[in-house]
Amino acid sequence: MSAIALQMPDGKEATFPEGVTGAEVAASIGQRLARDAVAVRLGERVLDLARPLPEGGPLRVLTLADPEGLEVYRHTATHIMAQAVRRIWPETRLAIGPVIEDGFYYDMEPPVRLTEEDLPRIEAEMKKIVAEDLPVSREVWPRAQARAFFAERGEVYKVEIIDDLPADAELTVYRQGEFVDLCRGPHLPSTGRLKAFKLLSVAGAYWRGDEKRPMLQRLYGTAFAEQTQLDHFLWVREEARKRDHRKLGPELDLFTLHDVAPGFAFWHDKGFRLYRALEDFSRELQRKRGYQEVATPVLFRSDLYEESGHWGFFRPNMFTFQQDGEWYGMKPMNCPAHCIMFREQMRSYRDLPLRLAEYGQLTRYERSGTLHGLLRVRGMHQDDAHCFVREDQIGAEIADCIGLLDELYGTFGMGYTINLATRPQEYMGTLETWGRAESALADTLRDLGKDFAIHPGDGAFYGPKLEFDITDALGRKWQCGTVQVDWNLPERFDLKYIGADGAEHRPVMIHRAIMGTLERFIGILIEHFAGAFPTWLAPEQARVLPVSDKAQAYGRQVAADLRARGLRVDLDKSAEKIGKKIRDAQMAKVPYMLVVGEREEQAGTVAVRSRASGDLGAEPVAAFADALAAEVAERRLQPR
RNA sequence: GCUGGAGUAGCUCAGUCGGCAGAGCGACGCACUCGUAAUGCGUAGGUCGCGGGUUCGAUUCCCGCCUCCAGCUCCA
Repeated sequence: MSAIALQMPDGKEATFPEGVTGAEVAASIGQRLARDAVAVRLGERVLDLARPLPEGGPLRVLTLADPEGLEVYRHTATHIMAQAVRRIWPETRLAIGPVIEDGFYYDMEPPVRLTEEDLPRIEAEMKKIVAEDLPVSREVWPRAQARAFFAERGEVYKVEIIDDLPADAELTVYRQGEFVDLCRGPHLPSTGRLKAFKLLSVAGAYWRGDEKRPMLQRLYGTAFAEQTQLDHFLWVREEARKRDHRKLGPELDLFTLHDVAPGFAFWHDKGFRLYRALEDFSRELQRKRGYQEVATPVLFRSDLYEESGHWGFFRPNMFTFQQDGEWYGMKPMNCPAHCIMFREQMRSYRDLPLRLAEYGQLTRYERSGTLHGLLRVRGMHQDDAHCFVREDQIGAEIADCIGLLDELYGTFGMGYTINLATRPQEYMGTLETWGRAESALADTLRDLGKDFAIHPGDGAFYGPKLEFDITDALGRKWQCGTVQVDWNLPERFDLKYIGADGAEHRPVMIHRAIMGTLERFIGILIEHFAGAFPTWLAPEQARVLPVSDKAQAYGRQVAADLRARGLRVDLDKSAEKIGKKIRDAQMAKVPYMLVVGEREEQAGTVAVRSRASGDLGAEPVAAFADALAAEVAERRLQPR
């Protein structure tokens, strides 16, 4: 009998008789591992525990601590959910049931329309299936047998999946009790292994994402190894609901949205203070790095877009119209205008990098169903810039952009991950320039020692991009920053500079945005901070609260003194009692409340109350002003 | 854009099985002149999303459109 050799994660090699299963290997290592194992990974493949190992190689026993182990666990949860639905509505047809980032779903076609009220009933049935502890078995079927089996049961979606599988694909079905499903696997050894799970929602979803095909019902759920993890997940969801910027924004008097301008925000005074604080911050960082700030038109004749390629590649996302027989378009990006400005004069290699920054209005047509508060809008302002560089400056310029990005994100206490988005299906330019652009980005990241993932086909039509996903306080990821290398627009606009050799050369353009869209970034910040902004960002940094009308005059004086120091300070002029004024300020999440009455007026002080830690006692007005100014200058994340 | 749900006061919502529309909060006014999370009283505020149809009469029933919400898709 021959043997197979396995390399374990600790580097040791072990030999087992042919036909050994993952479960047996786990048992040979230890009792505890045998109990916790959910699957094994042999080389790149994840296999069921009960499956005889087909060959030797590096082997890892997977538990729920491994991401792949959790995937297996959730995949089985999907099957248990489908089995439960099938038990309640036996005619239900099944489509696909994959694992997603936070859980799983199954697209299915039950004979009834499901609502959230049906979820507890399905969950109850799932609990029964878990209690039955049904063994899950894997079977390899010939294609004809599988096709006939599912066709006979009217499983039209499964049949379509089978027909689309490549001819040489091995077809497997998994069986648990009476439930049989076409599935690549792998799965848990039995249904009793599932512990903490919950069904979350039901929504419509088109078969294969195609709106011309039938609308199926998608059941979402999630599962975790431990109840505490599930509880935490549910807490985050609930917290996200409470922090919804569409609710907090108007409540905090930051902005409103109106039906008369779908996808555009109305910025109120308070919100615009925050907006300007962000824009000023960006300006400050960019000025240090040699950026110039410009402002270009919002509306162009179509000639410009013909030249830039937008008319051909981006028009479905633009607002366009005809006037006096000519076509016009609202600008969706600043790059064409910046190219025009670059071309206005003869440029020397000594002028490069030339960095043009702009915060102006951009307008893009986004389909009505995609609009979402400030997170997806039609009217937007970006912290946008285009850096025109020589080829030998590309790496350094990208590194400089990432330095800027580190500084900005760091100020908000947010980390990020990087994706490299490569050439899309519809693209401009040649494969050669795309190759150079993609490697310029990848090489720079490697030089900087930054990890990144590749997102094939996600690039812009004119060039590949780095996408920076920030992580907020609830662990959610948001794509904000982007850095793109572009050889195409300089070509189309015939941009040139005179090199040291006296000859004309083509510059390379780097498109970059750090916060991305300000509207969107503010939406993210509202949810990240739950509306309780750091003092430097807070629309109202302090509010003066006179104990009674007798202290109004002194309060007015204090507010004026603080405003004269450039601080954002308002006065509560209402006729309410001090308790109510404090409550109002606290609910408005103002960092500092300055209570003033006779005592303070006599002493020239303010009684400081912090949003975070309550009463801090009395301080001279000047001392408070110094402390507040210092906190703002340092952009501290928390008030005292 | 597609599927489903929704649109009544600034906000949260009730209501009319077709007969001149209601509450709480908020806003405003008055009184109280108050010491660290809600003082009391009063007032104003609605073409019941928009357009058409049915009807003696439509916020209510029917049709179309717009917007929002949950998804699909797309993306900053």
